[in-house]
Amino acid sequence: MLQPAEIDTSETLTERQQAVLDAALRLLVEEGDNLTMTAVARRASCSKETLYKWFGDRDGLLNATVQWQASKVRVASVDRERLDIGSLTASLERFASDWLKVISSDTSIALNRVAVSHAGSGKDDLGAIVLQNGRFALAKRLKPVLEAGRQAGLLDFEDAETAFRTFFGLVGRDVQIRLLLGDRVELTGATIGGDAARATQHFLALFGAKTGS
Amino acid sequence: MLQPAEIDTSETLTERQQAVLDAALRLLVEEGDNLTMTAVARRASCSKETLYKWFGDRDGLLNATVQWQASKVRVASVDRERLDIGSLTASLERFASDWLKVISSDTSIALNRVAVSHAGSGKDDLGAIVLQNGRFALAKRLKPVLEAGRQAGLLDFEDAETAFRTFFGLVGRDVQIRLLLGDRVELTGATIGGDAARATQHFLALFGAKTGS
DNA sequence: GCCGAACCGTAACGTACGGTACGCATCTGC
DNA sequence: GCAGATGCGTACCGTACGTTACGGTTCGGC
Repeated sequence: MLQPAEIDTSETLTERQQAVLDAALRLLVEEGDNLTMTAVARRASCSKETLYKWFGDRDGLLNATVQWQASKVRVASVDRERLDIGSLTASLERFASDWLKVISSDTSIALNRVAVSHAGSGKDDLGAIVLQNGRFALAKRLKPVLEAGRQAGLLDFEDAETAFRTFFGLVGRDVQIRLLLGDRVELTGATIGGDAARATQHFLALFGAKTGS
Repeated sequence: MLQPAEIDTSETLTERQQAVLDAALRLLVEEGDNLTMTAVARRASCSKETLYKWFGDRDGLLNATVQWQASKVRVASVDRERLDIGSLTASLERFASDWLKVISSDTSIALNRVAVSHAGSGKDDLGAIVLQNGRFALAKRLKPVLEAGRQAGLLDFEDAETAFRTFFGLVGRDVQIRLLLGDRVELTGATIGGDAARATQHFLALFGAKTGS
């Protein structure tokens, strides 16, 4: 397991700096990892010198960009609600659907691509950051729901981690790797909804408490 | 979906050329995408001129390397056997275990990394090749088994593709993306066996024919 | 033994790009 | 208004690396 790679959201970024990072992010989505400092500078209408003063070097810029995007994705957790089978199902479907939307988004694909590339030659911990704000953040938000489901007698599992990973697999299946490898997977809103429902049903079939009288 | 990206295994590669590609592959595993032509030449004890004569340019070399590895992975299909629930379970577990071993291998990780990187800026179709010899090859080999299972009344599903993708998700879960992103996932032989068994059980729970009398 | 082809080792070339330096405009506090 | 700071635009430097060129060596055919 990688180290936590704590993200300090309030890294005291000025408005201008955020704008620059947004530009870098957009460029990253368009160009992939082969964006140049000059291109970023031009796109952000700033000088390269400023880039270097603010972010140190190229890797620093990439890091800041990824963290910046990560800090934006911070979503609110599902609030504790009256838990019955209906609301649990709805919650799970929502998680599944949200996750599918995320991993199929252009920016997620781009970010994961550069993180995967950089994970090869361990210059920085982009992989850790992406993982932390993707797969691990999802786990952290979903596990309480699973635990609550177990508490309420709706779910039955030994280990929340294992249950989560199974849910993760049922939802994602081959989608992420295919997208990362450039396959054009058809993922309209409708199919996402259907897939989320199917994954949830499967998950409940596997981990739903046996209500056998 | 990407085009088939047919692999012509017998691309008339001489012994020497294969040796060169093996060297390139080893280097790719060690160094990732940032291998240099000089490094390959040195490792393979050949001249750069030869490299260029044989493979055109850097991308050509990478392509040839990936295809070369792909051609080696061509595994025999499970032969038609007497199908009962026991042998079906064994087959599925074997597929799962093989697949986990593949995606956690150094060369698979390295190859997927470069393919993902290149998929960003569509210079070549490395992504298609890897996909074709990974996920799609697996489907092609597994689907007949699933169909046979249905024929034998052991499995119950509408669409073989959907069933396969669910199996794929149950087996792979978060393993591949975590490995690609540099997370050190613990995958000893024992855990692989356990995971394969668990995935198979889950799959059978979802798609096993209801033997309700 | 001789010729050409294939190939090795290495030197050389061109370029793209990361990183730095400098001139000028704009803004802020006084 | 003015001094200093901040930042834009751009020219510049150094280097890494893809690509090419070339001399020397081995080898098969005659």
